[in-house]
Amino acid sequence: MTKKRDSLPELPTKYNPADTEVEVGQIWTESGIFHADPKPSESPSYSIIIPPPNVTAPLHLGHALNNTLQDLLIRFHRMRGESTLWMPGTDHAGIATQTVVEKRLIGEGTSRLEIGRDAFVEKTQKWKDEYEQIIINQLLAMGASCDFDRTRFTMDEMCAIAVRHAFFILFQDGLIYRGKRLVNWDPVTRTALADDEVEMEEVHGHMWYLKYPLADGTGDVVVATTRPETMLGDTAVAINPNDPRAESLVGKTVRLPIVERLIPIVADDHVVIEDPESDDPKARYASGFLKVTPAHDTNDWEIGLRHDLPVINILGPDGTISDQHGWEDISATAEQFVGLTREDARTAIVEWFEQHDLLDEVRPYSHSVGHSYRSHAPIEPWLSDQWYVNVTDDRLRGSALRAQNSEQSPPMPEEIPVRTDTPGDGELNFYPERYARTYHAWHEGIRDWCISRQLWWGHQIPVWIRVSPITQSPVPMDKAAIDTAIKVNSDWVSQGAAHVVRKINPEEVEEAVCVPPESTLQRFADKTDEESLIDSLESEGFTRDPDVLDTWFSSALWPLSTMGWPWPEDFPETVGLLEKYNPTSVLSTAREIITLWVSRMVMFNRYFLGGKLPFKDVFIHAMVQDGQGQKMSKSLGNGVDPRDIIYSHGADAMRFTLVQMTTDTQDVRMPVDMLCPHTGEAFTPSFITSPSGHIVAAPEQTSPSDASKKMISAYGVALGTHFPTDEMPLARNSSAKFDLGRNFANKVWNATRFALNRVEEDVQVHSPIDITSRPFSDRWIISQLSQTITKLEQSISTYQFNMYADTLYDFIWHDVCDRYLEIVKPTIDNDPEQQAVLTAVLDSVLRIMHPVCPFITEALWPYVAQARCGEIAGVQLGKSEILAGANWPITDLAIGTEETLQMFDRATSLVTLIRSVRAEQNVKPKQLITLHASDAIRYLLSTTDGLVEVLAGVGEVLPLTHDRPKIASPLTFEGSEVLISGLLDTVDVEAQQNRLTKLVEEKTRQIDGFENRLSNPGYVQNAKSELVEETRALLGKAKADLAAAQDSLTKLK
RNA sequence: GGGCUGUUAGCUCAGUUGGCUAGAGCACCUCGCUUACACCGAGGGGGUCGUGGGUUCGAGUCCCUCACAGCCCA
Repeated sequence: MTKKRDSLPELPTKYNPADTEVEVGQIWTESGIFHADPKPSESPSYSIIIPPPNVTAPLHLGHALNNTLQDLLIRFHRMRGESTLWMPGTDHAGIATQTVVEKRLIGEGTSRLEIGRDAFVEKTQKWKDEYEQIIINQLLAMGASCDFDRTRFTMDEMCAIAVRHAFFILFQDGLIYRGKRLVNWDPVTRTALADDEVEMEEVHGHMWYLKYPLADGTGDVVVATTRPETMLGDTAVAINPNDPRAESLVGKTVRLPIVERLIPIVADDHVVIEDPESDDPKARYASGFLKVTPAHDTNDWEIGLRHDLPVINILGPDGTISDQHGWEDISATAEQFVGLTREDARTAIVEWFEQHDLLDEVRPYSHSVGHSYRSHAPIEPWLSDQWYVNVTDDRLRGSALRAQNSEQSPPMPEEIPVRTDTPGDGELNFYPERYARTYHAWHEGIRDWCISRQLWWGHQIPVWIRVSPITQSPVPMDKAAIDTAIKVNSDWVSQGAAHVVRKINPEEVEEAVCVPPESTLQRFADKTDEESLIDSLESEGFTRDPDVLDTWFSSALWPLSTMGWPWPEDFPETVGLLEKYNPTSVLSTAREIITLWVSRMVMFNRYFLGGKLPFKDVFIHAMVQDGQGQKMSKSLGNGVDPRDIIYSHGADAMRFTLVQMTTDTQDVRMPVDMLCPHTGEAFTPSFITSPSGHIVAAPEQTSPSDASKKMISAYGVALGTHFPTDEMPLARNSSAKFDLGRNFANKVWNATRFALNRVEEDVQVHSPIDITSRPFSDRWIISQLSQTITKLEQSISTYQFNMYADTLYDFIWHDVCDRYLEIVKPTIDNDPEQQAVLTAVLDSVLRIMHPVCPFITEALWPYVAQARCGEIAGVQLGKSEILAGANWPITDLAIGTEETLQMFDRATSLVTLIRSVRAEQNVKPKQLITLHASDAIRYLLSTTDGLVEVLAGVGEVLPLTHDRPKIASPLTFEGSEVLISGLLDTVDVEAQQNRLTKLVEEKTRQIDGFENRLSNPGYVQNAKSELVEETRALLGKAKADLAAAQDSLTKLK
């Protein structure tokens, strides 16, 4: 068969990623090779669900890292012949997306409230469409081999049905309830937040000491507070029962200033006793008296429950002082504060106390204050009705804890039932292992999960509510305690809904009816359609809860919802996915996600699928920091868009470098450069310190070579103060770190070019080559390949990604290019079998490199496939049109012999010695030299088939005789002298002496070390015998080397 | 406040049951445009492994102290 080499264009001398990436991407898309086939088959399955990125913004380098690792795993397993699914998609990110869209609206001169809910949702939908497309395009540009036909969005129909169904089941099973509690309230976005959406920040504030007069006029008590404005809602003053003053004061009444409310002094253990000497700052700053504001502090809420105190809410949802949300005893004096913001009220109230001589003291005080992770506004504990998932129930929390592999996790809390044979118990593993403890600790302290959000963007809660007088309660509730909820068996239930009644105050009950999705209703015995059910509910006075669900509620269902749960038959393309791909193989994600997402997916997947885990392994990847060691973030503008790196270095270079950086140690610094849009140069930007104390790129930057030309930085854009223009464009980012990957890609490109030039077009070796019959270099490279493949497989199975990259780099650059290609140069032109070996090696190189660098390898694939001219027995390299669908190379283990590899090491160390003498004396590369060596060394030279001669430029090898050549350089190898002649006309004797003297010193030092060790009886007795033997051998070798070097030195004189 | 991680060459990082002379890439120095590659090749210099202690025949590796940096959770 003749080859059609000329049908492919000639390869340029440099690899230019932009020339090939788009085309290669199209080849993959057209091939449909990434589409998962859930049909039952013999091949094992391997699946990953992508952690769905937020649609708020384009992906950054952290996503690029995570997605590269997932793609590496998926491509590797696909090549191994496994049935793979990589499920892509995006997350609606309720509060985050709502925030960015609201910002945009404000910029347009309008607002969410002005345009209304429907128009707002429509606007947000448009935003989502825009960013979803950007994100998918970024994934494509990175080479992610996702099953894009199955791309999901957490709010699309399939996911929405899953959310509705899950909510319904949990509601029905009593795992979702509504309650009036203190929530973390964000007054800026005006919504409740879950505990883990609150970030603690150190705030430098004050401790104010306020005097509260006793009602009987016998004096006053001084309360210490960091939030004086909340005093309007005080309903008690508490003192520790062990405080000596307690006895005389407890039971007395205080007249609350401004409000004139009479409030009791109560005894409570929670109060910290003042102690100016204490190590605890709380005790140092305490006055011994605590103002109790149950409506505005979680600890006070608990104290209020213990002492049955009234709860008086003095704030509105926007965080201003309000008498409209439960504050009824407002006094004339207090009215002046109504309508003030929290901050203004604080100033005004402190002023009032000062004017009335009731401000005892003010001291500076630092403490932690919760802030919204989205708006960054201080969180207000606020009393409101919210929905909760009862995650502390054993069916959820217990199940999440039992999922852990017992070898990784600490002992479970006593109240948790032990692991059983239930599917999923004990099967969850973390990599690196230490994160198993993070996961465990989170579940130990977990509290019920607040899932309602007062937002417009998200899954609206599928519950219809009606408040009725207690006399009309469907079940008698008059004797029940407040907040008691009871399941009701009503008409609604017989139609397929779930119905709960809750006592909300002594006079009223609240009925809640949860309506499942239409597809669930249709499977109910007494079919009703959703629309008529809702119509009849609404005609009976029920209204739908306007709130939406926490985004993480839908994310928690991701492994289920994307695979068609609960009714895959309604979406034919999803039939079989759950059975085949859930549990998925691994979840790759970031540290903070362990609490937000991993835990919840485990709980839900197990609850809804009979204990099955959503994934068996959790891999926690590194965090990418900037050059200053700061986390990359959008607000600092120090995040890098992967498209910038693809532009400057190419997708493969980016991927390779990211993989190479992914070590167990986690955090990686990435010094970021800028690319001047005027000249294309990379430069280090000038930095400033931001108001938050971070070191960031100055908003305005100057071109490095032309001071008249300016540009703006991503930080400038993030600030909102700078906008790109033609004169001052936005500078792209880059980083010299990616040079590593770019150079590597170019190396492979050129190695392939070399081979294509040296392999003849019409050559074909017909029968498989017996590698043992081939010259040493061919045997060696195949041995080395075989060993490399094993190492790569090991690194994948233990998630040691940097080891994969380093192993590849070492093999391809050093073994294939520096050694093998150099060795074969003199022989390959006339040796068809060697041409076949070389092309087989290159073919394998493309295969093992493909999972990390898919573009360049796929681009080179047709060239190498065409150049192949023979098979090697024991090396399986199946034919494939597309590399992405080719098999992972399999080599017969017998091929890689340890002896071959050792012999190679010996030969190349001799090469290095000779080269170093050549370099020392500036011998021209083309000049061949003569080697005078012992029989043993000449034997090594002959059994390695001329390898040393080629690599070291040796023309002739002679035995060592008594007649030393007059002009010769001695070197020491394996305990004997080797002479090199024919270097130059004269030899720099001094240089020789220096080198040998250095060697003598080094060997003497080594010998001292070995002898010390061996003369230590403890070592000889305790160390493993083979280790002691090895040391003796090393000592012997070092002594022989020393003697040889000394001998050479003497003869040189 | 609790937990975790890091501190190894000028820089960015490897070094997985304690054991050969502590490695890589970049940067640096010398030489070389040798028809695959200057995004290259050959050679070279550079580290008392953060501090102080301990365990051990032996510690970059295990234990404790401290310092600094960072992350997660309250």
